[in-house]
Amino acid sequence: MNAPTPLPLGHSKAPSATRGVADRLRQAIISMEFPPGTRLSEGEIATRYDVSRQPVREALISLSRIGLVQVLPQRGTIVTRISTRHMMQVRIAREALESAIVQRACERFDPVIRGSIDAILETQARAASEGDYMTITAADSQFHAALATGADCEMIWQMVLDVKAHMDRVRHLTLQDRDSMRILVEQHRAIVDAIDQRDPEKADYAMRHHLMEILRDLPRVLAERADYFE
Amino acid sequence: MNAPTPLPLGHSKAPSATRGVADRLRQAIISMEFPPGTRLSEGEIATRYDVSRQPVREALISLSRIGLVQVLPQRGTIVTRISTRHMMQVRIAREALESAIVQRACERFDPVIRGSIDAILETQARAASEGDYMTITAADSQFHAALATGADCEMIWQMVLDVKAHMDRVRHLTLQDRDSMRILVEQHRAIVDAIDQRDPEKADYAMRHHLMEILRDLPRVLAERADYFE
DNA sequence: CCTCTTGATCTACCATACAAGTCCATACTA
DNA sequence: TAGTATGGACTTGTATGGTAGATCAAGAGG
Repeated sequence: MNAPTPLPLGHSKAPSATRGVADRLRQAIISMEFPPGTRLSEGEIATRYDVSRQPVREALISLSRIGLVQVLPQRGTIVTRISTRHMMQVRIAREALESAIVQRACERFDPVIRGSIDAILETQARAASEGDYMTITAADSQFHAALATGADCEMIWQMVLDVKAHMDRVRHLTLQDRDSMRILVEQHRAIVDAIDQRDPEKADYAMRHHLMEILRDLPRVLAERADYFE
Repeated sequence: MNAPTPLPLGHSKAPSATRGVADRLRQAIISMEFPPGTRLSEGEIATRYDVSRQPVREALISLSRIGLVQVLPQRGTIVTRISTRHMMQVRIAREALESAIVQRACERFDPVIRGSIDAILETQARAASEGDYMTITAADSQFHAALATGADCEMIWQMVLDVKAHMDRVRHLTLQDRDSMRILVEQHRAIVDAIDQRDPEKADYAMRHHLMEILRDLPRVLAERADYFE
């Protein structure tokens, strides 16, 4: 609280318990291990992950900021249910942010990262032909992250990650066939092509078209698993 | 962690200490009471606000997610310094999000909220002619919030609030004269006009033009207060 | 003068104990 | 039977003590 002290920086890489619990919980929620509506108890999670209640509590605070869980004071914590209204806003937000990213990418893009993207796309194409869902998903995340990093939009990418969590959760409910996987890769290629051509409008269109696809099956999921929705 | 239980809802409105500390700290940082680079200590803030360290800690976690503070494990917590690179991304993100909001507002907008906006603008116009900075700022926030709410984008507004905090902090460093206040109100009117006319392109342009204005004086501040930047 | 060690003193982190609110089954009452 | 207390078993919220890690200053040794 005193005078602005430089506070010298040295790097520490100790993985805190809070961070660990947050990551595990986040993954568990996105992967539907804890489906929407699941009641989470600080104490229960603490014993399960073998930490005290405090790190769990702090992890839940972070997740509640993203909107993955809802903390109801003195009453409990639940995994947030899916709402079409919320998902609509999530889609709008992600479209807006990622569209801005690719448009900026058309202005300037780190050539080194540009090179690494080819490798990502190749990995993804191979995984698509093999129907390797895990690799596809990982590469997809890497692709979008590389776009943001290359366009010098790392902070915006952090925001995208938050809304992306909601979309990933829905995507885990929709089975992906190989055709849709191949389409995914083609859409990625279209985005990169537009950036290479320095064509903002084309990049914008390609990205929005790509993101629109993801929530295509939301109505069907709603019909099948109404208990996941609110 | 069990079966998805409905978890009946009843309303509680207890203002938690954590929330209180978070709000006060947030305000203190934005208003430059705690300028960039200020060292914050959990214990010190706890005694100052007369709560224990735990609520303070949780509040700091929330603020660190927004990016207003940086928690360095085992070393300390500081109020984040301003970086032009970060502010560039903040501007891009806010433009993208609020542009999306007004474009959606052109499709559908709650008529009741539309009515309330006139009152906000009138309040703001009066405050502008009187040079009432506090009222201007409050009304500005209300205006943008009303746009988001009317367009049914409340979740997106939450995201905007986070990036807006950074812009508000910078704005606190730039003195506002009455002319720029009047311009502000006119820009708000232009946005509303475009929405009334259901003209997405016009609304988009008006919003981006409005937001661009805010960071106009950033270079000057950088020159004057280099110690606030990194 | 420079380098390294050492220990005092900070910090955030984590665990534990306690407080307070909510819900629900049960028993009591009219 | 219907309605209402009541007590206990949850929940999250808050307070506090202890721990490990980081920094820094003083001093020893070269």
